Amino acid sequence: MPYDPSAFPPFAVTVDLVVLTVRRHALCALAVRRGEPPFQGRWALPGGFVRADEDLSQAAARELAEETGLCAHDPSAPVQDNGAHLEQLATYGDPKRDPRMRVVSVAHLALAPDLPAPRAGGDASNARWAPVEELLQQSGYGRDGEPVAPLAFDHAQILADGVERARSKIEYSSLATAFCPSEFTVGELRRVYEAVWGVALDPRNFHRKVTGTPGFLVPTGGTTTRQGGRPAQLFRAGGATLLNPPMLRPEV
Amino acid sequence: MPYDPSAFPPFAVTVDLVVLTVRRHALCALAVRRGEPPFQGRWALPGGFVRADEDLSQAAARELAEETGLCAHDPSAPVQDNGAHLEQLATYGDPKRDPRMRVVSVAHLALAPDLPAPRAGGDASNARWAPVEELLQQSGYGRDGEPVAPLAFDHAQILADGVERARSKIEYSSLATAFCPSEFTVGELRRVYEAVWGVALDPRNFHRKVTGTPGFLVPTGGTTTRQGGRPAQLFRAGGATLLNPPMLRPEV
DNA sequence: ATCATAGTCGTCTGCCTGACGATAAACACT
DNA sequence: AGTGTTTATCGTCAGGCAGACGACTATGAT
Repeated sequence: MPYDPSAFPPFAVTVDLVVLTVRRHALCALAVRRGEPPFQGRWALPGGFVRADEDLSQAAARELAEETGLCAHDPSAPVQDNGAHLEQLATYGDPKRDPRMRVVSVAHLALAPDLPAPRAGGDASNARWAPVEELLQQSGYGRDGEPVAPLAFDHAQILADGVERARSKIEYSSLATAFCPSEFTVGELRRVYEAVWGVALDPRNFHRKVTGTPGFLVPTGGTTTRQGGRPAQLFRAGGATLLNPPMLRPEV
Repeated sequence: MPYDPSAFPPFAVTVDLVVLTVRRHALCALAVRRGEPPFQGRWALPGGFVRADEDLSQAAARELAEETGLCAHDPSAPVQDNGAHLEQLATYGDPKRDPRMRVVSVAHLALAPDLPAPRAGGDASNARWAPVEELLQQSGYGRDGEPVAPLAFDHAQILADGVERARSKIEYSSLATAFCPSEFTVGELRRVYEAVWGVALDPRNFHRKVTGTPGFLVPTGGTTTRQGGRPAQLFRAGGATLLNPPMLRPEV
């Protein structure tokens, strides 16, 4: 391995972000509209170049803060304040994934509670939360009647991988609490699972499971009635990060 | 995103390989001795630069073939011939991880059956299978009395991450068969689990579990007595890739 | 022949899950 | 005030699976 720079090909390295949240009972991802070619006008995942003196996780946290204002958690720490969970997802380096040059993108996955409104450098029209189902469909029309175009680059694949990671990870970890505000009810947590998995769960069995798993939830003592119906106990995320035995995702 | 190359810092991109196998009841990894600075003479994971026209997985497969002669599997296909399982692990890009220049390394994990002997460009003295426990200890003496030095660069972290990935993935997938030859017995598969997890498993419950999981193992009809004792049925890996319910790793 | 070794089949008990009945506590009506 | 609706929470019961472990089988070694 000589120092001669001609001995290896130069790459551009970027981070792309799959930022997920749950809004109106649907799993949504943050998308930004591209302002320049290639794929001008198309939706894409937020991201940018890694700077010369930055670690990959630093770059991802910086991009996340620039796009959403969220500050990232250390992935090993339990989710407790309203910062987002951030972890590395996978790296995409097909030689043709960017027509301009050789770009290797280190994708990261962020999970955030429902946020007021996206801001892409202050320009709200160029960023939005979209249901992942809508972003992943190849073509057709969205729920607002607008025509839908596929995501730019290989971002549909990255988004699909991120969604799959989130779906499987909430099975055996307490990560679903990252979608909730700092205090939440069992019902709100259940609706997170239902939105991410796209299934209906039995409220009684879910309640038994999450309250019976030591360290998963700690009661705050308060109650709320913001969902209507009988007041529900408020909880915050406990210290446990791994669920053992896991939460079982229903078949099919 | 302009085309101007000065707009983004150039990176070198490499692939590093965590190649695991089970030898003599121990989980072992392939290590190569560095022939030049930095870390000259120290052990490291095999790896190399990604070429200009190569995908990341192609580069990893090429390095794997160069180091071991194994040909890689498509990760989505079931393990069936004596090729190795290969999947992306994670990407490491700390600005200081290589003192010479900015290098981002996309680590891959390979699982292989026990191989005759390593060959690093034909030079056997510069490559070896070492128990991961020995490679991960910070200092001291190996089982042969040789002094042990930590792995070069951040390779100890990469190896630890790869081992952890393998340990957790054999819980819920049929990946453990990648450590076995094409035909194997239930006892041989059990010894793989025992070596990877470092625990003893009940042979009777293990037998019930693996033979009772549909699609995991298919009998070939043959038997063998190569382990001594009563002849055992030979199996090959079935089409199933996911184990549901998973194999449970004993506590502590 | 006897022993050691490994493989295979069963049994039993406890835990967890899925299905679902029942009760409790709020709000929106009339 | 009463009734219905909604959500939360507790209980019960049967089935499935895992851990513990007994019993038997088939080989090679002594």
